[in-house]
Amino acid sequence: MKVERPHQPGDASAELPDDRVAAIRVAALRLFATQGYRATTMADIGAAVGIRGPSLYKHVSGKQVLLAEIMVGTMDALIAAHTEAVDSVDDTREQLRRAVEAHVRYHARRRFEAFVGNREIGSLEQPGRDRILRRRSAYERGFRELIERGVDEGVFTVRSARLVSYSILDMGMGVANWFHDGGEFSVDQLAYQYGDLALRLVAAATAGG
Amino acid sequence: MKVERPHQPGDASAELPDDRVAAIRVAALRLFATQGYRATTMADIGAAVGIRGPSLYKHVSGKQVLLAEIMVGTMDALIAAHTEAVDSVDDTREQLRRAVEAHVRYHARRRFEAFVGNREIGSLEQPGRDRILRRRSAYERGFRELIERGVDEGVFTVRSARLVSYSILDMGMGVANWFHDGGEFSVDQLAYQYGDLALRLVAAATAGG
DNA sequence: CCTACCGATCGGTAGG
DNA sequence: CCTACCGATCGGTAGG
Repeated sequence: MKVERPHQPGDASAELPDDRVAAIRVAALRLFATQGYRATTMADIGAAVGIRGPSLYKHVSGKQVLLAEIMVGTMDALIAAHTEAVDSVDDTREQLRRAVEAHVRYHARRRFEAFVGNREIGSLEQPGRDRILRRRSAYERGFRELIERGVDEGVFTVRSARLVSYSILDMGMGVANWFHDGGEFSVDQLAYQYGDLALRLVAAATAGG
Repeated sequence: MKVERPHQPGDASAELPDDRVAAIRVAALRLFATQGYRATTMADIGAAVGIRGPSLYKHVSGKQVLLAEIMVGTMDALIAAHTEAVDSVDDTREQLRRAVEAHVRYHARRRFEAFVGNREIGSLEQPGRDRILRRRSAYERGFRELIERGVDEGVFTVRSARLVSYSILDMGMGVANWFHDGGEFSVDQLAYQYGDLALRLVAAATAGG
């Protein structure tokens, strides 16, 4: 006689993902970024952590869920960095500078997350896709409203806060496409220079003149 | 007895692709842009032009070649628009404005080409990939050298021509991600405003003050 | 964590 | 331009 036995709350393997799960996510992220989601097989991910493809299903529930978790984690980290940057100062001009610096730092340091997040939205099935789109909208709104506040205060001058906010976001995201450690600029230098460029776009004075 | 008979130069089907080939390219472009290259099947492309997948091979030599042709055509059109824009005036400041306008116009009007060109580079096999990368480098160099010339002439002021050229290119490419006809701005309005933003980035006076 | 395997998909070819 | 089909691939399951 078979008894239906749902997973118990105390089941450690379901509630407390161990290091192995983290290693799988890191490997999947790297492979999704370098080969693309569809071109990456479960066997590839398994091999990257020293096991066979089917064994992955003891740790994660599937390839699609792996992608969704990676992308949600990426957006949450980006939004957290943005919130912290904006909350760290009161002056609107300085808030924009720090928000841009956080944005650029993220895209320089977490290039794989940026690649996957920007390229694989179409590979996400529902409801993961909507979860990501909501986060992206909220993130964009944060920049737009910051610029609108600066315009209201008279410290920024723009024709369209929307166009300028998109421009700032897009130029920062582009950093992920070419940045590498040991190049012409450090992450800090890059963040500062993009902060200056953003302030030029809103026609605010920059520190260096 | 079998005789090796290479394709003759006079073979019309190889030299003069008809409307059907153009229709196949357009259908493939749309599907690659909306579903991704790997997620698009030859059967999908065939269905879009009213035939079966295997019948496509009477017109094109394969899926990979189709992608390469689309991407090379995209870059060549973009570079041609850039060259025409720059050659149309002498003043460096105006050359930058027109180059940015051409860049933005292209990314607003040819969104599918932009999506595929920016997302499917990794799907390209050699030698197609190198053909594309060479064109992209040349295009980027055009903007960078234009900015460097403006700096030499004293009409632009930038800390890094490279960073500013990347910024201008990236913000213009971003237009493809959200522009649609009937929205807040027309293509012409968009092109002009991005021209202004680019001139702000190089710290040159804009027409409107 | 493994091997064996299922069911489905796909690019491209054969042969009309 | 078609159907039939090949050979290969892949996500996920079964059952240890």
